[in-house]
Amino acid sequence: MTETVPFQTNCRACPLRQKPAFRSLEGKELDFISDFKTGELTVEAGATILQEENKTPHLYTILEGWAFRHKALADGRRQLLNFALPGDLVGLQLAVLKDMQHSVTALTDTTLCVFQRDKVWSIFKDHPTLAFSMTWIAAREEQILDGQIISLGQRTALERLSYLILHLYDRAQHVGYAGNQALDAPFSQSHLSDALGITPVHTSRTLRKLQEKELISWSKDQIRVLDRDALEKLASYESISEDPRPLI
Amino acid sequence: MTETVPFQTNCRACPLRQKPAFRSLEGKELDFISDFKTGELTVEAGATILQEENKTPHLYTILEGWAFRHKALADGRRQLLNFALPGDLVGLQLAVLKDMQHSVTALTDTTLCVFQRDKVWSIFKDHPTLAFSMTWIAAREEQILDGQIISLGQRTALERLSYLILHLYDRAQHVGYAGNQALDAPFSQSHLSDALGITPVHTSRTLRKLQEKELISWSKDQIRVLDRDALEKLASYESISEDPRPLI
DNA sequence: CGGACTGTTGATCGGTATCAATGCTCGTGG
DNA sequence: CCACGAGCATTGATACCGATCAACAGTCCG
Repeated sequence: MTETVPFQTNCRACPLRQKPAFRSLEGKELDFISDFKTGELTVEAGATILQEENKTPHLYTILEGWAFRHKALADGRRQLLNFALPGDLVGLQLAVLKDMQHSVTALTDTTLCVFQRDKVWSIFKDHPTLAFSMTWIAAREEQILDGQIISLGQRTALERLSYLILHLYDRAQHVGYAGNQALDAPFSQSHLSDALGITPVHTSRTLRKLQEKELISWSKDQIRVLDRDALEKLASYESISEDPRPLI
Repeated sequence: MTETVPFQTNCRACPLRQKPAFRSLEGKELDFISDFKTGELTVEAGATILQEENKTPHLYTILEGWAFRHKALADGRRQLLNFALPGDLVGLQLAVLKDMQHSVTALTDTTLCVFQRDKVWSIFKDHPTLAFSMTWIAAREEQILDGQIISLGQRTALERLSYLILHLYDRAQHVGYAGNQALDAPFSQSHLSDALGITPVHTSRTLRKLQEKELISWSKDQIRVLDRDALEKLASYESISEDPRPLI
């Protein structure tokens, strides 16, 4: 199911860091990161990266692929909390709170940078820039979750779906997974359902409605945003910051 | 509406810090905090502490009272994102992301410690313990928001209400605002509605149902938790960490 | 005393869930 | 190469949770 590959991306030549979406990093911090990273983990689509009960003491950054955080109630109802894309930190709650109340699953085949959790403290002790980045990343996650909360609490299914599509499009675009109206969408309708808090049946109908209005088109593994302005208006969309963000 | 009071709580004698719910702090960090705090702000119930558009560059900690973070859609639909109780940081997103997409309003008369935002960086540069605390606090907020998301996405109104009551009871108890089954509940049913994503009418009916089942009793400004076990089961409740937490 | 706000209750409406049947795609094995 | 089964998506019929509309009661406060 999972395997550690011998070939690893050197942090100094990290392909993510080159992207304009991310802040550049100076020598000392970059050296630390290189040392902080102990390896890479490649998992197949569907594999569990972190599980609620199982306290693997790891902190990861996604290097390539899609994953998602999710949580279940005792009777099995599941809710997708957030997606994770390249550059997103995975396992922060576990690393700092020493407790995690959600699981993380790979959506596509995914490669993660593995960090030594026992060195987390030296980030704070010796690398204020990186420490600030940790807080920054956590605050950004909060902002995304705030958006989900107002979606689930106030928006109708149609609005929610529109919002989610725009949100994912923007995040994907920053890391090169979307562009020119097309979002590479490796998720099934049931993933969308779990994120939106509606049933798969209703997700299907709602997607159809957006297509009939010619706002999007949905084909296997791809969503095309046909009328962004109309979608934004329908969803009452508010984009998250477009500024370069820190990468750990 | 708002006023700065001359009498201020000295951080070294902070009444919150005495409570077992919070971690104690050593000399150097405590000195810094004392210096970091520039004043206190006391606002009346209903006053706006931070507003989405208005970028007051302030970071606060609640010293006394209840507040809440909230967010609205373009057409006026409102969603309460989270409550804030003594010891909770307010304005973190603004402080680190320099962008805030929600507002914060006082629920009761509230006193806040005001920090100098331009000294935020020195937390990271010179006080790793406090820097870690910032990240810790942000991660805890994430955890709470995760809980809200699964509530809004998966739980019925009755389950949601039960969950919220237990959640608020526990948080309030840590800071002395609840105990012996009774939660001092300074919020109206419409506040609950905004948090739960249901209408006030339905909130009233749902509260009534919980009372008929004799799980709670609701009287003006007070909720009594009559049958905690049954509530936990109904809500599929999962408590957040009870460990002492950092206080800035 | 009167008005504003909050909460209660009843009647009806509508959005989404649920149940059920069918089609579609794709991987697997005969 | 086809048959089959397993998921996933579509579509229709019906049920139900919570929204909406409306009227009224209770409380607080000026």
